[in-house]
Amino acid sequence: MGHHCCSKQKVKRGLWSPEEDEKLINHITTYGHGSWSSVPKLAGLERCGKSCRLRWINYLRPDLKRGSFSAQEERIIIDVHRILGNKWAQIAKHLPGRTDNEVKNFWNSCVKKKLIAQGLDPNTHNLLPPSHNKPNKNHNNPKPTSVFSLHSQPKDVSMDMSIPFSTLLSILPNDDTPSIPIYENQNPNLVWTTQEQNPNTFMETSMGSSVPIISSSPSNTSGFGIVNEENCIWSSNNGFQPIDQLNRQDEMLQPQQQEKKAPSAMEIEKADDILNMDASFGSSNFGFDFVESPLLPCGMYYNTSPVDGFAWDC
DNA sequence: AATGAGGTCAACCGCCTAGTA
DNA sequence: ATACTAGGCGGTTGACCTCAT
Repeated sequence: MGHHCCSKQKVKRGLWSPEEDEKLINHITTYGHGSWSSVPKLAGLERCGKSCRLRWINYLRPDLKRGSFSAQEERIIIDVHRILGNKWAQIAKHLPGRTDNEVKNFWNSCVKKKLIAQGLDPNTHNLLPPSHNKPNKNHNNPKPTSVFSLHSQPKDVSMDMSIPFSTLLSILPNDDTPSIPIYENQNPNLVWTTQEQNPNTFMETSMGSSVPIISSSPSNTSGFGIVNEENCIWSSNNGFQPIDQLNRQDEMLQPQQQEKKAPSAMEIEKADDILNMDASFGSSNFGFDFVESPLLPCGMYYNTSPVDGFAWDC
């Protein structure tokens, strides 16, 4: 049974031949695709329009990146997936030259297994129940191993924000040392089902001080662990700064009240917009938690507390 | 060399949404 | 308001490949 778009005509299925590829490439590079439903006829192909579109998008497009995913791309996929869930098309937008199909395949064939091997649920990015976990060689060290925490003191953050996100990623070591992160942010699959968390979630840093963790618990305004423009301000002098902190510099970051609700399409869009700023620090906000990665090396923190200042604590 | 298991990935299926008549 | 169409998307399939036995 074919699609309604091609049910009336005889269509070929299965793998594309080099000749078919050539016809499609010639047609699109000459005329553009226009209406995909008319492409097969115009290009002289016995394929349905959807098939042509898919072939072009996933395989023939000239701007596609070939080859295996880099460690950096893998981290991006994991981080965005943690926030957005199985929104492959949205995730792929953060990976130039990669398609949603490619990302999806990579996730299902590789990343998923890595996360499970690390004792993490690939759907929620939460720790699996103990029965699923493999023994952790570092279990004597209770310190969380992969937490990107923000203590929003402007004088510290301003320095951090001068670093483009791409640079932040690139300075991360590329080894895939298994780690057991603390997940304060979850994709929508989980965020809305977790128990109400203590709004003042603190984490012990390597220096012994406590820092609050921007959380995607229901008490977090964004709901996605994203610090958005509604409760934060970016200034060139002070860097990324929660509004709350502007008023009460000496107080810990206070969570805003947020009623439990399912994320709206607009909120998902907003989360995605924020993620889109991964390399544009000149704009007014930034999803700090986007940097948090389960594949960060053991014991690594991104710490901006006034006590510790900026540091990657390993 | 043969074969079976498991992994990878291109392609399809079916659903959803937006646009239009 | 309704029906229809095209395009987009996520889930799934199955052909092909690799590797161990």
